[in-house]
Order: sequence, then C-alpha cells, then structure tokens
Amino acid sequence: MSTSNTHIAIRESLHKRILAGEWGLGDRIPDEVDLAAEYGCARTTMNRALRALADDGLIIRKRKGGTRINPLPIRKLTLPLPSMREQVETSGAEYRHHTLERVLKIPPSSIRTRLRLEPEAEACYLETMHLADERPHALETRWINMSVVPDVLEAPLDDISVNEWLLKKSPYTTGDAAFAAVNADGKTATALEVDSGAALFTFDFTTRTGDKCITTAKLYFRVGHQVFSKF
Amino acid sequence: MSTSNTHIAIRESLHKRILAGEWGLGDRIPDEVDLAAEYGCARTTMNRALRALADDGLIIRKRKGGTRINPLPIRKLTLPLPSMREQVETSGAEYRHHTLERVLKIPPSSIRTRLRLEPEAEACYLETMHLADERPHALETRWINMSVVPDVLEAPLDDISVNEWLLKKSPYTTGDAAFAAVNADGKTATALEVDSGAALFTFDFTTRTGDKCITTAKLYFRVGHQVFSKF
DNA sequence: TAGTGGTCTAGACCACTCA
DNA sequence: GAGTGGTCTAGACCACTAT
Repeated sequence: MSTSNTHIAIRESLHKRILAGEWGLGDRIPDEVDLAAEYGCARTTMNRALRALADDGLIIRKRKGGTRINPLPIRKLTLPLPSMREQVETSGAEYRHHTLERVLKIPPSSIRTRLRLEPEAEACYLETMHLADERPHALETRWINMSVVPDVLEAPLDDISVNEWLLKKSPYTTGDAAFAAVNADGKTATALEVDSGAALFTFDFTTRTGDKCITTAKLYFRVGHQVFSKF
Repeated sequence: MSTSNTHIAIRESLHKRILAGEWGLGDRIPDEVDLAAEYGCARTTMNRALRALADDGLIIRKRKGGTRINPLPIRKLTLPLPSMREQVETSGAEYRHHTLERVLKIPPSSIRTRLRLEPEAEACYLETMHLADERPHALETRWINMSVVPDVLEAPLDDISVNEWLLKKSPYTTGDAAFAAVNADGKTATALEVDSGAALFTFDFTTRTGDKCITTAKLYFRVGHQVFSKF
C-alpha cells in the first residue's frame, strides 16, 4: 500500500481516498495507530499528515472521539494582505504614491472607537494616492495613533509608503480586515477619476500590537479591481 | 529562559522576540540546535515552532542558509469560503433559498472558457436567491458542467442548496475565487430590492476536481455586505 | 564540501472527552 | 474509566545550498 512514507505522500493519498468517497460524510476513519500500520510509517508521521488534513478542514479530529470526515468541508481562502507596491508591480506597472494630506486633528467618533483613543485626543490623518503607471490605483485614507507612533508627522514618505514605514517603526501583532463595496462619493470619484456613484471595492483594516491600536485605514480601489485567490 | 517547552509557548516567545526587534530585518537567527539548547527542548520541538513561524511568513528558512527574519513580513488573511446558510444563520437570521431558474442552455463564451466546454455544449444555468429572514441576502447565478454532474436537473433543491448538493455529489479538489464590486444592473437591483446602480459586493468562484471543471458561480450580495477577517 | 533545515522513527506520557 | 489524539524526546539520515 505504501509507496514512500513521507508525510506529504501519505497526506495526498488520504486526500484522494476521502475525495473518492471511501468514507461517507461524518464517518469515522481508522485511528492513527491503524493508519500508521497500514501505511507502514510511524505514528508521528501519520499524525502530521492527518494534522495537515485537519488544518485544511477536510477532517475533524477529537481526542477519544477519533477522526471523522468533515460533513461540511469548510474550505478556506488564503490571501496575502494587499501591499500596494506589490500589487501594482506584479501587474507589470510602475508603482508610485503621492501623499495628499498629512495633518493632526480630532478624528470622528467611529475612528476614535477603533483606535481606542481618549475623547478630544488628536490623531494623524493621512491621505495617500497609490498610482499604477501614473494612473490612480487606490485611494487610502488612514488614521494613526499618535501615542503609539508620535513621530509620524516627520516620517519621510517619499520613497516608502506609510504602510512600509509603519511596519518598520511599529510592527503589529494582530489586526482585522474587511472587504466591502461602496458607491463613490464626489470627492473620491474625482480623486480616482471615475464617475460619481461608481462601485468601488474597499478594504478596511486596523492593526494592533498587544492591546494598543496602531492605525486604521480604508482603501478605495479603482473600478474593476478584483482580489483573486485559489483554494 | 524556558517556562514550558511546548511548541506553542516557544513559538509565541520567538514571535515576541522578533517583534521586539531582537534581530533586524533580514538578519539570521540562531539555528535550530542552538535555539533548542537555549529553550531546553528537543530539536524536533524547536523545528515545529520555527516551521509555524515560517508558515506565517515571519521568517524564511533555507537549508544551509539558516533562518532569517523575513524583511517583507507578508501577512496572510484567512477566510472561510462563504456558505450562505452559515453566513445568514450566524447573523441570527433564518436562512431560506429559492430557486428562480434552472434550465439547460448554451453558455456565453466567457463561461464556456471557464468550464472548459466544447463549443455548442449545453450547461445547466441556475439562479438562486438566498434569503435572510425572508429578505434578499444574495443572488447567485451559476453554471454547472453537465458532463460532470449530469443529473443536476433532477436534483432536489428544496431542502439543500445547489452548493450543498454539489458538495456531496461531486466534491471538488481545487478552485479559484475573486472578490469585486459592481454597480447593480436593473434586473439584479430588482431582485435584491436595491436601487439600480447600487454598489454590490460580488464573489466569483469556480470549482474543479482534477482537470474537470464542475461549476462556476457569481454571488451578488445585498448592499452593505462585508467580509470580515482577522490576521 | 560542510552546514543547516527537513523528516522519519520508536517510545513515552499527557489531556481531553466519549460512553 | 478508557480510548484517542496531542505532544515531547533523542537519535538518525537525508537533501539542499551557500561558501
């Protein structure tokens, strides 16, 4: 039965058997010890193969409960966090960005909540246009927590973008993100050179380090922008 | 130095040290053997911790080259493939779906290409409305490859949705997906009960098993829909 | 060619959870 | 209580690749 006892070959073999329907949805499959015997490998190796399948959502493993075929194979999408520079350059265009605004002001309450700021506390507001071959690619509006990154007002933003600067200055540990669609308002439409009301793809994200919020930003992409992924 | 020698604790400890800037971007960190000695664990355990960090994109590992801090920490977003039923039910609403159309016809060339069909070959076109508490949640337009799933025209689609039926009938191995934003056309706007031209969030996907394409679908979400993720 | 990560093994103990 | 997965160990050999 076994050809080569690598955890990869074993994982692929089991993957095929699952897809072939050897076990029904929700069924229990043999336990690690038995499968290891069947494939002629150590339990450690079989464990690794099974763990990988569990990570992919194909099976569900429980102590004492055994390993079962996931009745709802929840597949996962994995996509890289969009980096404007990479996005543009991998499409073959030349990347450039342009800082439209950088000021200190009191943010609206929605932003204050996200950054967990005191009332009346000021934050740095930054507006950046990302260009692909000198044409608008995305408009970025960002708020930065001054108590975490006090010197952002002096940051040199000609060569590197705020995002790149922040990454070096204050790396984050966690964050959340959201994709959505909005109709372009007048100002955004003008900046992106599209008709007012055009459907724009947006990406919102907030980064944190520990319990401190670093920055929150919203990206409005040019019309037609897509985010691709394989699964 | 070590508190408990679990691969998780070790990974978190190293993660913190990296974020704290103990090593610069691109720098080489001690090798597995040395780190294992420092943490007082087996090399196997250290290897697992480091492998996890490499999977997260924090470090880059090469044989002979050693382990280095990734100068471009590419963070990844992981999101579950949207399942209409789950999406609606986790929001606390009641899920229901409604088949609007199910016919056999010759698909447009863009679809034919995606499904890799012969010219003139027919495919099953399916239009489904997904409802949350009886209000439109998403409109799904789907094409199904008849040569892979010949009996889709007879599938009972009252209890389960096409997607769930297809999963059991013909599980896929791979696929691609894309998010985007479009302005609602008249027909779609009416179906979703929104104004014509409203910005709709869309999700396109195609599933395959081996080299055969099973189905390709496009989902138009109600206005305001967001896809969340943590990273 | 030598150094480093990649992986396998055999055995052990532990932790969860089902019955 | 007992079965199953989760993990750690110590040692070994291999595969890649930088020097």
